[in-house]
Amino acid sequence: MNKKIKLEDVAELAGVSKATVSRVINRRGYLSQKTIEKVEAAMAELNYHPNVIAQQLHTQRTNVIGIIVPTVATPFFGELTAELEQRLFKRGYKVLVSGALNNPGKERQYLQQLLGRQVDGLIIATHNADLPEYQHANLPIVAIDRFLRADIPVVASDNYAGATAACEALIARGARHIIHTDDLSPLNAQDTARQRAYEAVMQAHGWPAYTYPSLLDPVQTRASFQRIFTEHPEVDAIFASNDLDAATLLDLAVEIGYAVPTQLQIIGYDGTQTTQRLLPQLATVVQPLSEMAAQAVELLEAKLQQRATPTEVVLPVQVKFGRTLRPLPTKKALPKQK
Amino acid sequence: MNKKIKLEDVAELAGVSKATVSRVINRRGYLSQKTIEKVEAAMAELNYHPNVIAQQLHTQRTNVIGIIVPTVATPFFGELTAELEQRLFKRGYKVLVSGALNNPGKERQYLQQLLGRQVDGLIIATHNADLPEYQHANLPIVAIDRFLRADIPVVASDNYAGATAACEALIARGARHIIHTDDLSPLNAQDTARQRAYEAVMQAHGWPAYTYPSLLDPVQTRASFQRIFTEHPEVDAIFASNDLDAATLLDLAVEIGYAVPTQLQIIGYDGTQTTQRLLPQLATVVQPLSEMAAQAVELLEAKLQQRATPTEVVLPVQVKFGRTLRPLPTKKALPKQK
DNA sequence: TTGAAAGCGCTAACAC
DNA sequence: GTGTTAGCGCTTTCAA
Repeated sequence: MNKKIKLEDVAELAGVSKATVSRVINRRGYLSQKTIEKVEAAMAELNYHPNVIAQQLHTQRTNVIGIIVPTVATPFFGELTAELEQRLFKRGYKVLVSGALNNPGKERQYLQQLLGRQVDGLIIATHNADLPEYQHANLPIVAIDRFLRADIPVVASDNYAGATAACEALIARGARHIIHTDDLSPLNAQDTARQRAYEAVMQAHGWPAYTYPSLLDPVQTRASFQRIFTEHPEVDAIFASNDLDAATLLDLAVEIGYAVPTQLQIIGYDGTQTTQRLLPQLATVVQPLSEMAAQAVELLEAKLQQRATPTEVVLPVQVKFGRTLRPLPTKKALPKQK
Repeated sequence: MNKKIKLEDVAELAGVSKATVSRVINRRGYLSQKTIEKVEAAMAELNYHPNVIAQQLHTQRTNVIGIIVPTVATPFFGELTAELEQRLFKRGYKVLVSGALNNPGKERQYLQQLLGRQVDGLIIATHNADLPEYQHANLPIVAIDRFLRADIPVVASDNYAGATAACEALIARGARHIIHTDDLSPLNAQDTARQRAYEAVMQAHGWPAYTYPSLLDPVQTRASFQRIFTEHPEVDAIFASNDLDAATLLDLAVEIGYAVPTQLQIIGYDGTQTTQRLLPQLATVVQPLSEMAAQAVELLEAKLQQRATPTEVVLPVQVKFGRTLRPLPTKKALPKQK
């Protein structure tokens, strides 16, 4: 590695002052054409790149946004992160990404550092319990799908409506014994809207509601789901709170011998691009990932510019009717209600 | 937002000098217990967080590593990024992530800035053409799956062996008309090992080789693949260079009426966790994602510490035999070779 | 149109 | 044990 080239070296080679070089870099103030050329030649010759850190120290801005998600390895958060990154880049920001899955210690350590003005703002798509850091943080934050603090805006899709629509799609197609799977960890406390909706629908019909836990480890999750079929062989439909679980259930059901969708209907949740490519037959509730990212970035910009923001933005979801759902019975084929 | 609290404010409140506060923060040098307590109380009261940028300017290190991937929205690169991030975090680094898919301009702009010592090193899992920035970059870089420059180590899995194994798995199960799909874009020039292996295997058998392009847009890709079945109705096996394409082909084949695996066998490539969860029946070549990440981080650390590194690390892959492959014929069931 | 010098917030000699 | 001071590399008044 060469010695680090700095502004001063360029100034010296070009035979001008540091201030002039700085002006050339930033195209600020009056410059003679000749000076510009001299300086640029010197910069090129030395392969000079301004020290971003020094610039940042002066401007007190980093143009970096921190993103905290559970993990970028999962279709939903991977795609969300990609959308955020792309949109933020267009506005001149880079992103510092952290996966905090199941690791409050890491999230905390991470936050501690970011709070030292290493980032201009934060987009949080998860939160491990109630880290005190979030309460004291005094930099612009936007949360996705989770409530963090009264003055931190939340961008979410309409989980309650989506779950309701999913359950009703099943029921409209003849399902009577619907079981739900969801992430029940306490860390997920805010995210019970889907479960609440499921229970409300079941209750409205006077049917019992059963929720089976989705766990962090896929193998354990599969084992948990296996119990559905032994404990409730009468099950004729499953509403899974995410597509990965829905896929596991589909595989499990087929393995056990359920015919899908004739004997067992399945609907998932999220509807990412990846799922739609890998498992196009899966019915699911599609979250407006791209819109959510757009809104989050928009709100963050507003905060960065000290503009007022709504406390909450809720975006509509859409049911995708796939082959894991039966066809809707036609009117005349409908059995008379007793 | 409060006024920004700095070291000086803490020093003042605690009635000590800036140096002392700095010592307390960094636990360096001799400190009396009383002083430590005073200073920590002051820091807590002011909710002080050291300005990371100022620290960085002084230490000339950022403890940030830049990661450039095509996009984090895809299972392979999403999982790779997650692995990298996790491992780097354990070593005290944060990651600045950029998706450069199909956008040399963005990658270039991004690089330009990172070169300004905003990151201590770079892990490149893609490269758009031959950006001159890579040739002049003088910071530690490790490449994944792509050759960048003679002195930049490459971590890769054994693409040639993996593709060969995939084709041979098909042939061992009776396939005779194997078609290949791959990303043929010039940007992908380095990555033809899989195609070369496919062609070599076909040639060894005296069979014609056909490669169909996988495109950036899933819809166009599907259209491209559709032609396989009209132009080569005799096809009895497909080797797809990635699992997303394999899934599309599977869906397409079933839609058209091919029975899988009896009439048509399919094998993909990558074998990510996501694929294995969403489409467990898919046969595929599993890349050692986690090992690749580990090696990349290891090599980068070596470079950061000016230690010598190998120019190339090639990791073995593993074929996962799924239900999109026929069972292997037993010895005695094997037809006699003429 | 350009240069000199102060300062961004922190760390690390070097004194005391 | 603790304070003083000189930078880290850049930007930006303020002069010239």
